[in-house]
Amino acid sequence: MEITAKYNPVEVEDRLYAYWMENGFFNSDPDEREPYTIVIPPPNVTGILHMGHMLNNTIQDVLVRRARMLGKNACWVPGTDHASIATEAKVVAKLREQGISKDQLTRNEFLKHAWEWKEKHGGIILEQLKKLGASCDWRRTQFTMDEKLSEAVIDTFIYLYNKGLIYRGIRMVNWDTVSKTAVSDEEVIHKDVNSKLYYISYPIVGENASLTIATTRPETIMADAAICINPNDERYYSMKNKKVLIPLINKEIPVILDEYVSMDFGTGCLKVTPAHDVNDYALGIKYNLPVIDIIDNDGRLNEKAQILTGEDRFDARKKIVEMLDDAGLLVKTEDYKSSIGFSERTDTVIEPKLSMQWFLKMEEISKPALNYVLSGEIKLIPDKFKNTYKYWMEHVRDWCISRQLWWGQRIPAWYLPDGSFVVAKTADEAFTLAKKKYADIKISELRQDEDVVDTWFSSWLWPISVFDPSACGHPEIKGNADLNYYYPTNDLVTAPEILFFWVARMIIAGHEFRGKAPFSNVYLTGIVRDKSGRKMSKSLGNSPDPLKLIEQYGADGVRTGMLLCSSAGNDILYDNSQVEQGRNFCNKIWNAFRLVKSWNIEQIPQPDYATKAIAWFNSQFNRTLKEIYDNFDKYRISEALMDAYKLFWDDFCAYYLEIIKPAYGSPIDKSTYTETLKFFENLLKILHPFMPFITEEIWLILNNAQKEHKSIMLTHQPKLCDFDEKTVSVFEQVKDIIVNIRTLRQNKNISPKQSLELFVKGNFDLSFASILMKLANLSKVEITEMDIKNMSSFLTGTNEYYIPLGSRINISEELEKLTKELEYARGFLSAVNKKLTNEQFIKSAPSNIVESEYKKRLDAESKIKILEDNISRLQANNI
RNA sequence: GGGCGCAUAGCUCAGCUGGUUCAGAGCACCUGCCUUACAAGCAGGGGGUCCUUGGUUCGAAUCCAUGUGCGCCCACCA
Repeated sequence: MEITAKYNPVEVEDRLYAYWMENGFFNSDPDEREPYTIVIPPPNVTGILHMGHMLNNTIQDVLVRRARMLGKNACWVPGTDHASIATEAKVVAKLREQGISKDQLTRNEFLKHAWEWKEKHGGIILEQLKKLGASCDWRRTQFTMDEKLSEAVIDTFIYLYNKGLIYRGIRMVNWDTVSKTAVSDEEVIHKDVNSKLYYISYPIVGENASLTIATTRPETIMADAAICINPNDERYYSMKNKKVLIPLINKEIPVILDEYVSMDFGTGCLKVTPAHDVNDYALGIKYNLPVIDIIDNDGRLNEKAQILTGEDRFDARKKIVEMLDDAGLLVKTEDYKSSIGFSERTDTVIEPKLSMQWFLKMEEISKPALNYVLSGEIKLIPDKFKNTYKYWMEHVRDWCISRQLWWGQRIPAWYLPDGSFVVAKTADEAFTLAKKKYADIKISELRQDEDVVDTWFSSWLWPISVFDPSACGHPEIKGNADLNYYYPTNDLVTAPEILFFWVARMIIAGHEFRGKAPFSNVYLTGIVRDKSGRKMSKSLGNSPDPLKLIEQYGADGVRTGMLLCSSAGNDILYDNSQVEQGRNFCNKIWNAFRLVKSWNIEQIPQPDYATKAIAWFNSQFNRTLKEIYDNFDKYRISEALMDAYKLFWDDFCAYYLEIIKPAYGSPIDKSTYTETLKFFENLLKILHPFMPFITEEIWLILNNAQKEHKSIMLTHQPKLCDFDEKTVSVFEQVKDIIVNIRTLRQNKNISPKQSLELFVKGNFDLSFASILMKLANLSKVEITEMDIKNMSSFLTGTNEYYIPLGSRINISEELEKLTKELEYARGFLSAVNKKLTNEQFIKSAPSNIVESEYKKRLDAESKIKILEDNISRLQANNI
């Protein structure tokens, strides 16, 4: 059988994924085993895979695959999010391309287009995840706008409304005057803009004096409802109970007092414009001021402004400044820098606009959610996010849950002709409720709210709704078998930027509807950035196409590359070289497999070096295994992978295989071969969660004959075994000797093919001599007390090693090397002595530290003696 | 403006409750090798005032304070 020298992932990956799917290896149903559950953070249904998804889902897959191999019933639930804002924007854009504007369509017509779009593009991202190797139970795929899940959202709304937690209120929305819609905060880009601060004087009624205010928006003065000053401001004590005139329109408005006004900004006088500023609105409520909205949806002044009607707000600003100046009411103009919001879509300045919205009261329901995290019942990884979480939850504001969109779950509120409303699941139910108010009302007189709920209002239910949507909004229901088995889930893997939008709210919903936190651990990944630290984004064009990467480097290579450089919570700076490293590692594994596969097995005695190597690697393996398990426990996934990487590459390939490898053409003894296969298989099992394809491929070939398990993922992770620390440390010394000899060869230009002799003085364990002889190409290893001429020497620990070099010896070079070492050893000794002569140190330091210093001194002294001896011997030789 | 966090090799980061894991890892770099598993490789090697300045201590990369430079979250002052 011919095996290629280079691993070819493309063919292997598609074949194996199909094999896994056919056999349903990813499927999970409740049984007697301990469950392990992850729900996927649902990507946008019409989105495509980006590097952030790759990282995030690789981590989830590692966790799930590992849990599966620890004998748990692992269930990874996939699905997609309807992402109302993003998806609706895409549909609107696509319609615009076809020359259709959203206003021309009815709600139902628009939704028809939206569903078509969803059918066409929906779920592509899930297919892409399969390329990555994601081991989701695909039978369980969910969509946040599926009928059942939408019903869950409506039930939840009604439940919270009936509990008195949902109310209507005024809020500033970000109004885009070009597309004439409200946009979300995320779609507003803040830019620092040089603007002006205008000082305008308002004549005081009945006096020949005026008050000067400072504003950046002079075009809104016609909407002013009051002038506000700080009651502690001495300059304006006399202004109490007075009135002023709005310039140009000469409208009388009161002067009010409130500590909200800061005395050191501008003149200390604030114009209060409730219709166009949210803080002013709050003041307006407090002092019962009228709301005069003078700006229309298209950004033009309306007739309520009395002047400049029909002008765009920015033209109006220029004109009104001139008019004020002409009237002698513009006191001065200052340059002023402020941050202004622009619409991401139309790049126009966002107009803050008051509107009626639905809110969820957060104060009470977020308290338990804070406690879950503070008490450690839910762990954030890394825990540095705990502080941020705490701060946010303690300063939480009510959640505006309505969105002025069509794509989503429509708010289940029906308005009566008198402006009041009822909340109900269906129009019929709403009609029943309405009849209680007005017996003669007709169903046709009811009008359902036009808005939909925020997307997060469906995704906060996700860990519950994917199992049993009917349990959402119904804490009294026990829930189905799936929910009771899989919920609460175990780990959530997501990005820190949605810790509040999503994670916190899931915790709230979990507690509210199930009385339990939805998960135990939240693993927060970083942002994937490019080499120069910029966030990867479509608009910058700095993101590689993940599917092309997979094609080029293999899914295992890409997974490994990304994981190696991503500790929790830290951003990852992506660079192709990392993925190359992953691919190279695949190739390394592949070639180790080729080597093992190429051997002829015979019943011959086991060489001593093989016996020793097996004993060592067994210890080394179990030692590393423990580290890997520890790292997994702490969710240090990249560290665990690096441990496995070095175990395979350095320990297994560079040492173990090199030692036991028979000479070309020679057979290998059966028991060494068997042990080696066992090691190899255990290594594959450890690597499988990280690199599912190549490990499965090799495992299947190696297990050709044995059909006990149809897949490596059905086997178990190796069990932790005791290991012999001594063996490991002795071997470290062996490695040290090998490296010293190899360095000597390099420096002296001695070919690796030419064998050398090694003489040892000191307490040397000869049992590893056979390994030394093989890896350092030595013809003999001997303990001696004799002095040998013309030799190079080195030290490991307190042992002295000598290699006869014959005529190749260069005495002055050797002398120089030894002198340097001697100097260093003397310096080291004097530092140790300094400590040991310090009475305070002896008194205060713990005894084991002091003892170790004494030992250091002894070692250093004997080392110095050896070095001095060797130097004098060389010098004698030299004569 | 309020809050949180970070600074260690050229890059990305480990470094637990101060002391032999104490200055580390991977990548990158340099040198020598096409040695019958692998040049996507093998062998060897050189890199750091642990951001500044103070303090605590017998002892500080590690604890405290100040400064500097970054990053994130929240709220946005007319």
